[in-house]
Amino acid sequence: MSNRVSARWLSPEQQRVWRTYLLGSARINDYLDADLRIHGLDLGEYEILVCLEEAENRQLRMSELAELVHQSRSRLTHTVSRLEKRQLVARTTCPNDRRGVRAELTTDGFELLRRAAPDHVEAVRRIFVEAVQPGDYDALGRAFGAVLDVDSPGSANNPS
Amino acid sequence: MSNRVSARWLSPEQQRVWRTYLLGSARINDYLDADLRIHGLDLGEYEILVCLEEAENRQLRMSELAELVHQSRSRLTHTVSRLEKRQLVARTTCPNDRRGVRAELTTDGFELLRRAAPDHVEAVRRIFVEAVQPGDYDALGRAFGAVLDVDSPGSANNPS
DNA sequence: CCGGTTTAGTTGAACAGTCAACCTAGCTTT
DNA sequence: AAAGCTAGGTTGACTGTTCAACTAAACCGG
Repeated sequence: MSNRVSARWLSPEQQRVWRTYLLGSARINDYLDADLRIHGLDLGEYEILVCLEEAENRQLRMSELAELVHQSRSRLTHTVSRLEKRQLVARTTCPNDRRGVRAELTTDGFELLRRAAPDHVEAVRRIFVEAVQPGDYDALGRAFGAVLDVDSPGSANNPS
Repeated sequence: MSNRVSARWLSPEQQRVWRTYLLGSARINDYLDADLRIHGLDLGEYEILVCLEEAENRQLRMSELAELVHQSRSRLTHTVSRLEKRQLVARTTCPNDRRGVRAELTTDGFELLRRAAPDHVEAVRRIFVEAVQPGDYDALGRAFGAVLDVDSPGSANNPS
């Protein structure tokens, strides 16, 4: 029934919230990035390390990892190459599927994570968890859950 | 007082919400970027054009613009240069303060915005505004407002 | 078991972003 | 009015990301 060609703008209030979200999420990123830079990591790299650390045997296939950290395969390849140069992760080819590659967290990587994590968690607390009121925090969970449930046409996390 | 012995981790629920937020906001970006790419823009460029369009005389000083779109001055210079090459904005030196530069939305820029905006707004509606329940939407406004109010040590939007 | 297709991952070039150095123009101060 | 400071922007080199092309292994039908 949308016989009006989408000339619908947002209400001032809707617009205000949208804009606040844009600024707020940008701020969260800046803040966390600054915090991690002290340890020589950025948010993307940190997430990679965390996912590996949580995984069985501290190993994960590249494709699974890409999914978990919502990065393109290509980007992940490059990033992991860099991390490998720094000895934070290691790559081994997958025994059962020889196309596959497993990324593994090294001891160095684990140690770095150990040092970086407490600061990072405190930062998340400060800028996010404790900044918002408890009731609103629950709402955030529902809201972003709902966002993720929107069936996006061309919903490719991982645009091939 | 960091007499904290071991790091306070997040509760499972806090962690879940945080992770949902990370994925959700990444998804919002992918989605909107994909939508704008049809018109040859990305979210950053779009925001620049919108800010200019809303400004008096469709002009803004580079520094004001940088603030509004939370981009570093350097990044803005590069991006505006690209937009200028595409004739979407024009640069003129500021008459009263000759250090200053004003970016102005050109007719071409305005036309492009006119074409892109309806799709973009619909996308924002779909992925964000209408995806979340009204009550939660209000909470989002409060929550991200609160995030912006956190006094971040080294709170530089615009790290020089 | 041979050709075609899909899946996993990499590569390199083009492009965008970051960082530090830099150039002017205005503003003080003396 | 000259010296020094600060503010507004730009530049270029370096780093990171994207995009399309590519290799190689697995799968699938006949």
